[in-house]
Amino acid sequence: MTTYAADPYSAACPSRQLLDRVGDKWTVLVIGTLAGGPRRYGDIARAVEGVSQKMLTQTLRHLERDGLVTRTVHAQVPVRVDYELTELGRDLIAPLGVLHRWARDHIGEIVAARAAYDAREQRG
Amino acid sequence: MTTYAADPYSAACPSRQLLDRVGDKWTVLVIGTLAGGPRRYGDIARAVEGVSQKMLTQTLRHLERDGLVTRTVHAQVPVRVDYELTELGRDLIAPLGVLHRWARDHIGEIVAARAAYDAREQRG
DNA sequence: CAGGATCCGTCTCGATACTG
DNA sequence: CAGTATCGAGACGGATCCTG
Repeated sequence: MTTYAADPYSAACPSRQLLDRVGDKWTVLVIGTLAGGPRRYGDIARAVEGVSQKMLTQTLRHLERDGLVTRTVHAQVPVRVDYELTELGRDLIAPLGVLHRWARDHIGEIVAARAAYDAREQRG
Repeated sequence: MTTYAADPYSAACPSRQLLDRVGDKWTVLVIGTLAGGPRRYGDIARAVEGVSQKMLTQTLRHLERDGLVTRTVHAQVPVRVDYELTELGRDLIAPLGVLHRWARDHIGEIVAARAAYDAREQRG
């Protein structure tokens, strides 16, 4: 059995790897879209406004590789591809929700802090 | 009073802004270092292994701007600068802890999923 | 419909050199 | 000691064109 360092200062640290994934631009949005159930590629593309084909595909591939999402190709014409959160993926929703709620509840303070900081900068 | 969209698909969304900050390479590590109390610049630099001066300074400035960290310059020779988490900053430790524990508990599944995925890729 | 391939600008990050 | 300034490589992300 392999053990993983709890030391966050290592590149191999679980937190580092998760944050690298979660931190990129579209991952969380895609997970959020899939939280409601399976979705087709095109539906996700429309739901996640502003995402390019390239980025959406790349994000989905990463999620699939990490076992957070399953990709199902239906043999139809035209092709239909469904994406769905795995149990692991659904399990991640809760921790992300914690972060989301924190952000929602404290963003006001952060914005205020930024304004104050920038005002101080302005005066030198 | 300003309200902020709960819609994560907006760039102005609190979650987006928080994730942009949390997602970058050094932020979480620096917060982790400061979780134990105030630290001097040099101490942080040594604790967060691999960080460059530039990145550390930039990270600390961002945290300061967001009101998560205070910067205190002591008039001494040589200069001494202490960084300390604000209440808001300390408040963020808990949500990050949730994510950290999730990562620790599930990284094994993710690594296994990656291995399986890559093996499948290999065979074409 | 669901991508794959390619080009290209932007931004991030690290290394290095210098400073009050 | 605690930064600032500058440069260059590479990653990231968007737009466009093409395909089974």
